[in-house]
Amino acid sequence: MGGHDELAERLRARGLRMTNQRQQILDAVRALGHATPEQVSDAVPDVDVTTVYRTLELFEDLGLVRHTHLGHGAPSFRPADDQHVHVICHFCGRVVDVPADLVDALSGRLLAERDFTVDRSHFTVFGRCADCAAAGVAVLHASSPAHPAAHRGAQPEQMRGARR
Amino acid sequence: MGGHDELAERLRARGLRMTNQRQQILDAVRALGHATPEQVSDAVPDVDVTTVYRTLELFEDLGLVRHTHLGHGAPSFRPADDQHVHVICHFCGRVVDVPADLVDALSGRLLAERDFTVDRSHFTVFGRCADCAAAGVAVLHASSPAHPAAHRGAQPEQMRGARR
DNA sequence: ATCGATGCAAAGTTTTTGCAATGCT
DNA sequence: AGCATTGCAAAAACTTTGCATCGAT
Repeated sequence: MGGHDELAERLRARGLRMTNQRQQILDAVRALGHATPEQVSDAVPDVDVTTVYRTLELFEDLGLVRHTHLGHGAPSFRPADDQHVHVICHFCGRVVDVPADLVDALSGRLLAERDFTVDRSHFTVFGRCADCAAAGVAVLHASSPAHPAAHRGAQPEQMRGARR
Repeated sequence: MGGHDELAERLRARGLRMTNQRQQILDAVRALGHATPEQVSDAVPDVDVTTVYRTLELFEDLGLVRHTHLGHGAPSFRPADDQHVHVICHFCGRVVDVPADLVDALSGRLLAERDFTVDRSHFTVFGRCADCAAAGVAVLHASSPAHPAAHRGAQPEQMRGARR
C-alpha cells in the first residue's frame, strides 16, 4: 500500500522536510485505521500534541490522510487510501467499515438530481447495530420516550469527559 | 407542525417545568432549521449560553430535537420531525436539505447485508456542489495536489475562529 | 412552599498561536 | 548555513459544573 518513503517524496516535492515525528504520526494513523488527534497523540507519546495537530493538517493538505466526523466533535483521521465507509452504532459506539461502493447508488442519484459530487471518503452512517437492536435498546424515533436517560449511558456521543 | 404547547405537555409528563427560555429555544431551532449551540444562542440573546446547552440536551432527551455533525466540530441541532438529509458542500459550506428517502436504498442494503438500522435523521453527506465544481475548485482526490492551500481558504471546516 | 430552572462565575477540554531552540537538507 | 519543524508556554474557543437566586406549579 503506502510506499516506504512516499512521505519523504511528497514532502520534498513541496520543499518540506522529512522528520521522525512525521513518519511516526503517519505510521500511527495507518496502524490505528482511524483516530482522533488525541488518539494519535497517545500513540506517539514522544511527539508533542501541537505537532500532531499541525502534522495531521499538513497530511490532509498533502492528500495522505482524510478526516471524518465520527459522532461527538472530535474529527477522526485515517489514511487517504482507505476506501471504506464508516457505519457507526449510536448505542455501542462500534465502528464498522463497509466497502465504499455502498454509497454509489446514492452518490449517482445526487449527481444526477442535484449535480452534487459526493465525497465517498468523508462518509459516515449512523444507526443501530444488530446487537444493540437485539439488546432492545430504546428505539430512536419513539414518540413517547420511555427511558430517555437509560440509553444515554451507553451513548458514545456523550462520553466527553471520560478520558483519563 | 409542532403543536402550540406540545412542549409544555412533554415537560409536565416528566415532572419538568415550562419556561419562557425553553419556548424561545425551541422556537429558535425550528426557525433556523438547523443550528449550532452558538447560533441558537445568538438567536436568543436574552438567554444565557449555559441554558442553551442544557436545554438542547434536554430537548434531545425529550425527542424534540436531534443533532448531527455538519463538518467541523460544532454539532447542529434541528427539529426532530425534520425529515431531511443534509448534503453539505465542503468548499462553499452550503447546506442543502434533501428528502430523507434519498437514503432508503442504502438503508435497505445495510439492513439486509449487515443487520444495521440506519438513523435517517442523523445523516449527512459531504461533497462538492455544482457551483464549486464549475468554479473549478481543486479536486478532492488529486494525486498531486496543485494548490492545496488555495482551497483551504474556502473550506468551512477550517473557519474556526471566524466568528466575531 | 416546594423544588426545578436560570444566570453568573469558574473550571475543564480541546485546539490554535507565538517564539526560541533544534535539526533536515 | 539556511530555513522548516519542533516543543513549550500561553491564548483562544468551546462546553460543562457549582451554587445562589428566581420562578413555575
